[in-house]
Amino acid sequence: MELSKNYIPNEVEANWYEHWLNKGYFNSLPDEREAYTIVIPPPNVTGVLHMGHCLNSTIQDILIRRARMKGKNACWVPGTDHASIATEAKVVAMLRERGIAKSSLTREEFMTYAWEWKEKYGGIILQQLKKLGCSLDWNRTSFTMDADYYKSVLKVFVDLHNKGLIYRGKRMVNWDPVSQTALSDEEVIFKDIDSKLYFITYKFVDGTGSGITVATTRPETILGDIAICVNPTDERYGSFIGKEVYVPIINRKIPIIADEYVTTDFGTGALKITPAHDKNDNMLGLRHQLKVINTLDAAGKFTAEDLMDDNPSDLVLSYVGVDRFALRKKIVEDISRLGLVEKIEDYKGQVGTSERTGAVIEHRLSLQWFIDMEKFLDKNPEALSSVTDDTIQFHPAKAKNTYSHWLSNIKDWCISRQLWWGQRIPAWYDAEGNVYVAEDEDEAYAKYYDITGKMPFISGTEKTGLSQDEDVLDTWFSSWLWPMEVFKGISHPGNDEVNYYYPSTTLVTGQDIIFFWVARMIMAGYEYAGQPPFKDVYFTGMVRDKLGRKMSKQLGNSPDLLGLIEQYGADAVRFGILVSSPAGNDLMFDESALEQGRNFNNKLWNALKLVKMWEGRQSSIGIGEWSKINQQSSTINAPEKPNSASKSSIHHLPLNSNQFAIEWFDNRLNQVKSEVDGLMKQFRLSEALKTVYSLIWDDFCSWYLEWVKPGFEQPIEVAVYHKTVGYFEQLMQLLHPFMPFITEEIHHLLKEQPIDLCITQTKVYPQSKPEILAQGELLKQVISSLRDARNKNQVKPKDTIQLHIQTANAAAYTGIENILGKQVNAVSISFTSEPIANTIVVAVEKDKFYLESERQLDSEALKSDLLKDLQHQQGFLLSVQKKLSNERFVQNAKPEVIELERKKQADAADRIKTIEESLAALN
RNA sequence: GGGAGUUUAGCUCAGUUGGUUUAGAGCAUCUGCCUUACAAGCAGAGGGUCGGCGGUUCGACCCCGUCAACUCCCACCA
Repeated sequence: MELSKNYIPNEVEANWYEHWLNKGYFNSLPDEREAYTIVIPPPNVTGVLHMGHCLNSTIQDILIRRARMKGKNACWVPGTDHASIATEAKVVAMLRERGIAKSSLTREEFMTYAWEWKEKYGGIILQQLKKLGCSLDWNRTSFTMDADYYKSVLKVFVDLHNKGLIYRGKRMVNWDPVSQTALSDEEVIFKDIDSKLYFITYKFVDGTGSGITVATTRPETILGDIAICVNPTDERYGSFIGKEVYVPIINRKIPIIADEYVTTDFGTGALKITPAHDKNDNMLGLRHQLKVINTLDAAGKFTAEDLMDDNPSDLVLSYVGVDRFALRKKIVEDISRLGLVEKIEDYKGQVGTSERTGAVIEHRLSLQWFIDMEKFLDKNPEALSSVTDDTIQFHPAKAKNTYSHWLSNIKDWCISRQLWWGQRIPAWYDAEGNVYVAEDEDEAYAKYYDITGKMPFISGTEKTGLSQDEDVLDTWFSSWLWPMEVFKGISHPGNDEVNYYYPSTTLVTGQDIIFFWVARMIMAGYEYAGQPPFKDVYFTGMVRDKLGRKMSKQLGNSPDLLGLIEQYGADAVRFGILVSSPAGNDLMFDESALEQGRNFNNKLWNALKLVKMWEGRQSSIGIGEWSKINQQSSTINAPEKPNSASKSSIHHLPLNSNQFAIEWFDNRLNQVKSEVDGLMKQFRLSEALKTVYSLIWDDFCSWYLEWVKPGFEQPIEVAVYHKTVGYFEQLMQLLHPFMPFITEEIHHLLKEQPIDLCITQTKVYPQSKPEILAQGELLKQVISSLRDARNKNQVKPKDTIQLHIQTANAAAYTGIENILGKQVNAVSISFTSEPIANTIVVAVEKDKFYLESERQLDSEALKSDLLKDLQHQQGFLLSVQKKLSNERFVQNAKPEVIELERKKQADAADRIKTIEESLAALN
């Protein structure tokens, strides 16, 4: 079979994914094995795959594939979130394009359109995850508005209401005037803005003095003012307290009151109070029993409904329907005309915006449903303690601080939204406004009957008398049940699946939703399962571009992921994104990392080509016949001719060096396997990948394969061939979770395989032997040093040398001379007890190497190199000696540390002697 | 305003309770190679007084203090 020059991912990837699907490898059912469960953070149905998902999903897939290969029952549950605000906004926009206003539709009509939209566009993202190679159990695909899921959300609402943990109340909420719904505190994003501070004067009703001046950023709310407030200790205003002033334009009489809330050093020290439009003003209003006058409607436009008692002027009435920002300008102009604007200053302030629509948030008094967080957490103290005591482990651990700080300062959670797309709140109201919370209408009517003794009216087929709440629940009020309800743990509690899979093993998600989602899943987990929803939480950083900027549509710096997969292959994309992803930190995405991934693919491919080339060239020699091999392939053994260095003795090579290469790689492989195990346990995935990368590229390709590679068109020993194929298989197994496609492909191209790599189970491996590893390291170091010496002396790669080794420990070179000779292009190797003149001298550790070549030597260059090394060693020796001659060191340091320093001293002295001898030989 | 974190090679990052050869890797750079798997490659090399200052210690990248820069989270001084 002919293998292409480079690896071509596209077709390979599509074929393998389909094969895995057909075999059902990703599907999981409860059995006797240990479960390894991950529930995907459900992307919005409106979503398309972006870099964040890519990072997130790659990490989850690595964990899941690794668990699957380690004998766990791996289950990764896919699904999507209905994302009420985001989706409703998209549907409204789609309708607008078609010339349909939402307001012209009934709720039922709108929902029909919304479901149509969801069926058509929702879940594109799940298809895209397949391209990335994600091994999700597609049979388990869930949606937060599936029938059972929907019911489970209502069930939880009713249950929490019955337990007294949910209440309905008129509160100041964050209001999004664009989507016209309440938002939870978490959905408000504060942004710095340039605004103005307006200094406005209110005249005294008694006509005395010049009035009192307040500083405000929101003059448009002035018609809702109900008091002016100053600090009781403020000497400037002490005499004003209790007096009345006129509100400009509307001329309402309002009092000047005192409260310690007001700071004296901001603005003028006098604060206008508008309880309808500001949280703090509302708080002050309640404290001082002030009236609430609302001047803005749900869309943020002026309304005069509450102003009728003030006999509004035509001017005031002309504001009706004007948007809040236009209104600000208008009112400032009009007050200015009255001469009451003292000054306007530039001001850098902050403004809350809606996470979803970006609209500037209004504070609005409205009737909403809340979860009483204090009661909830009193009942479930584990929601906090499980994280602080590491029952649930956060990676990185610093997220624990953020979590506990938030949970300790939590406010009640507003869970109602004035939208249609979502779970409609299961509360019904009678004509008197009494509320009946029930899982469905029948139950609500039953309660109504129980309480009032009234039968529901029947009108046609419909019961009347009760009307359901118009609002839906916050999206997060459904997704906090995700780890349970994907296994029907709420709708069918105690079923076999939830018993088996819950709690899930690991959650992988972004730090940005730690409050929205992670915290609330933990809360729900304890309330409904008495257990945390997961054991480990791995927080990914944010994906930024290589300049460190957030990826955004506006900047146009988010790459087209499918395009990248098309261009580089999914394995390369996975490699690229993971290799540049430090644990727990943001990731600077750079396309060059994908090139590195693609190059890695080619490296693997070429190694495969090499091994395949050997397949047909195996010699018949078995593994027990090393001595025979030695004679046959002794390209290194120099003839026993008298050498220019007569004192040197030719060393007969007793062992085939392949034996060493094999033994060394065997140990190295096991060493790395154990390293990778350790890294994975600590969720250091990026480092684990880098470790495997270097094992394959450096140790396997650059060293091992070169060491066992036969000469041009020479046969390879059958034993070596099989060992090599075996190592290659093991390497593919180690790499598979990271780069599933190419590894599966190579796994099958290497030889006939009874089992796909995807489900191959890893075997236990023995401990590696440090002496072998050390000998390998020495060999590498010697080879590199000798190559460097060749390079520096302009010995061409093709020029051969004769190598003489002066060592006190010839045994260290036993069995590796063949490798050494091949790697430095030496035709002969001999041991010598004395320096050899006119050679290149290299010192490695305590040994000296003499390279004899045809080339004229540049003894000056050699000398300067040796001198440089000498200087370094002398400096080092000095520092060690200084330490050892320090009495306090010798007294205080641990004996083993002193011993080590002594060894360092001796080694450095030896080394200096070696270098000095080499220098002497040069002269 | 409160809290947390970061600062190590040109870039991105490791450096595990203070002592393991006066700091490691990948990428980038430089030099030499079309060597019979791979030029998307091979073989080498150079490059850092570990943000500044001070302290603890026989000994500090590591511990403490302080200053500086950057990042994130929380908090609506109108």
